Amino acid sequence: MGQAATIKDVAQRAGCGVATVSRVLNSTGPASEEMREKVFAAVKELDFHFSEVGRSLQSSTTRTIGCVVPSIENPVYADAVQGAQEVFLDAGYQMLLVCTNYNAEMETHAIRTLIAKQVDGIILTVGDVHNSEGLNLIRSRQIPYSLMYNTAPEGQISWAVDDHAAAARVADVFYENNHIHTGFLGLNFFNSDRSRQRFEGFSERCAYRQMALPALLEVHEDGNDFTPHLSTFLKQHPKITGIFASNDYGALAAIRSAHQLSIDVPHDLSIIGFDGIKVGQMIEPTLATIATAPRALGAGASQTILSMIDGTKPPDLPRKDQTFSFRAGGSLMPLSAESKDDGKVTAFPPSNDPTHKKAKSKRRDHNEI
Amino acid sequence: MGQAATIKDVAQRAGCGVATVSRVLNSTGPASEEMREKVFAAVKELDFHFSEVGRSLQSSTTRTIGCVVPSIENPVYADAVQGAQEVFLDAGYQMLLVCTNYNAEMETHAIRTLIAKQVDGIILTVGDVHNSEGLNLIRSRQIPYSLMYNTAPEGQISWAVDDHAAAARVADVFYENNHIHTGFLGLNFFNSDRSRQRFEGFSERCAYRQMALPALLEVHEDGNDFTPHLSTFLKQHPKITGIFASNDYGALAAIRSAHQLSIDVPHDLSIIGFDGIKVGQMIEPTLATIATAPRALGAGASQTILSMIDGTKPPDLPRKDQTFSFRAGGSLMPLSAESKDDGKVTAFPPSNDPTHKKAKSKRRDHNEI
DNA sequence: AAAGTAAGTGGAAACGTTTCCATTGGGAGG
DNA sequence: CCTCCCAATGGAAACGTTTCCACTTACTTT
Repeated sequence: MGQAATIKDVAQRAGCGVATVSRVLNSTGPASEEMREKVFAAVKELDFHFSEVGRSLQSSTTRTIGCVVPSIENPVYADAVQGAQEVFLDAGYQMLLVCTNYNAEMETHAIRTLIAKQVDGIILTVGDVHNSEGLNLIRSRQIPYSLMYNTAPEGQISWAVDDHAAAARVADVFYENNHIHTGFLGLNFFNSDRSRQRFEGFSERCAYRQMALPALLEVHEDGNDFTPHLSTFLKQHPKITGIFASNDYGALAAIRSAHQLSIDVPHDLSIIGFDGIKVGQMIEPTLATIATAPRALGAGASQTILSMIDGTKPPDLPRKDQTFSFRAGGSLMPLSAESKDDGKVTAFPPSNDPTHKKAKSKRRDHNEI
Repeated sequence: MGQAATIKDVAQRAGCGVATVSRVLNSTGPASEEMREKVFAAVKELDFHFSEVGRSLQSSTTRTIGCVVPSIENPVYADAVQGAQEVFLDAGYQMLLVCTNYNAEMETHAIRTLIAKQVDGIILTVGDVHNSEGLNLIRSRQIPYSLMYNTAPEGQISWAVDDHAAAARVADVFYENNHIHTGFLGLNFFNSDRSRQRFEGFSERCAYRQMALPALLEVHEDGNDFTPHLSTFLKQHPKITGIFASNDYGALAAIRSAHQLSIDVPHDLSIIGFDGIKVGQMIEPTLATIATAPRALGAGASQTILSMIDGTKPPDLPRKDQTFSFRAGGSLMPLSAESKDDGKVTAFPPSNDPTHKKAKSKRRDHNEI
């Protein structure tokens, strides 16, 4: 009852040496049937279980993987983490989770500790992929790792959404729906290279399409008092008919603020989000957005690591243009005037949403705001 | 460059014994200034870091905590996990995370492995608190643990919402708003004792108030094709004017389905959720719900464990009636007819929502469904 | 001057495994 | 009957730490 039994206790109880116990229990090496039975009996009586710590020291393997992400309050990361965790668990690995809260120092410290704990691999999303002390440590130690949600620098593996291309797709969608004057709502714009990449991809495609360059509205906290910002923004840019938010929460906040300003979404203003969180399809209007597959990314990154560990062939990264898809929704509506009718469709697959309405636009009167 | 340096390498390089290196680096025991410098130099040159595995074996402590929850796709658990993780990280512990997907077998297996890895404590939400093999293992091993979100059996510590009382509060709110005929929307009703507790608390208070007993509608998956179920349900129980959903996602799904059935929320049907997820306040109408503080629960559970480990006084559990609060929202509207006007207010603190509307009820015509 | 103390140091045991190696005994082949 | 081989087994080293203990040395005390 006191301390946990060790292999020595078992050996003593079974009347044999520790080596024999080890062999019997791990089915490695020969043992007489008689001895086997005695060992199993002793194990049962003592309720013996191997100490993974002792094992790890001997085998220099821990069956533990580190996972470092900014936050799991964001469902995108939560889903990715859970997807990863399932794959690892199936393969007999457990996962040490660290949330850095977008803090570079914590990131470094966490990674250092993970390395000290001798994790067998690390799966991570860093704040700045070109300047991450932790990432350098991992690389110099040659620990198997895979990035997630970071745009991979030359020669590194990252399971990520192609933010640039996805944002460009949003510009295309706006273009096809005749929204020429657009805004970009940037959350965490300076903490996250993702947000910046999206703005860049969006802007470039707007330029290419000869649309107006998007106006940038950055917001810091989660839409606490977002309405006045939106109001000012729309007054400054009265021609805007479509807003691209850098994530779905931003899009939801925008819809709500518009509502409070008596701006109807989508009739007066179309909004497109990014991520494809579940609730986007549970609200009215449903949210047009870039749908992504966080679980799949997490799972993919895990499999990459597993194959690095056991030396098998790693899974192929998805084609960049398959890391996202546009999902139509009620928050986006074509602008009917000067319709260019180029024959392209609005609803891209996968669209699960049959409620896309076609009410006609009554334009917002910007002075009423 | 090859293998990571060990304390022996450092000792050799510094020209001393391993004991001295250990003493210097841990500031335990005496050492001459000269020797200290040599050791630090060697450490720097070799980029030495202690192996936590070796340390753990010697100290039989791992500075690692296990965390077992059903899923972090549910933001309630995600927040709790993150809250816990931050507390642990501050105290120098890292956290092994396992999501069980509400599967009892995985739960047991995960806990067994955590014990084998010699975690210093475990924080967990189990499926059935009275019949959890894993929980029994933890208890028999005398490992510090704290439950989360489980109703604590006699003598055990659990940081949990008082589901029973919270659900009773919902019944009170319905009563005060003259909703006498209500329904309960149960998600995961048979996998989760939480859901059942809420139904129980709700029903009992309805009975006490002499309201009609709530009709039960159970749903299994996340509202995929929920609308027909709601339609049937409302046809079977035409008098229902208020629905209590066992979590906010259920409430959102109900609002959406009602919308598709041309039932207006809140004019024709009031809906109250449970959990208080962030998006509930970002949508229109805002969601009336039971607000809970998952981060605080996670943090509290962590602190309990930390104090068990170092023998200090554990934090007090919150008073049961402070584990939740009713949050008013646009999805709930008083029923004006036969108003009993007992003088009680509708908006309970903490209400962050000024948009609670008072449009008058135009009753739903049940035959049109 | 003898004895005691304290600082500085290294050797070795211990933590719980796995695995290499040596030892034993018995059966088969010469 | 002697060898040889193989199955069965146990001892001991190794993994990387911490810590107990013993041993110097040098400095105080009487």
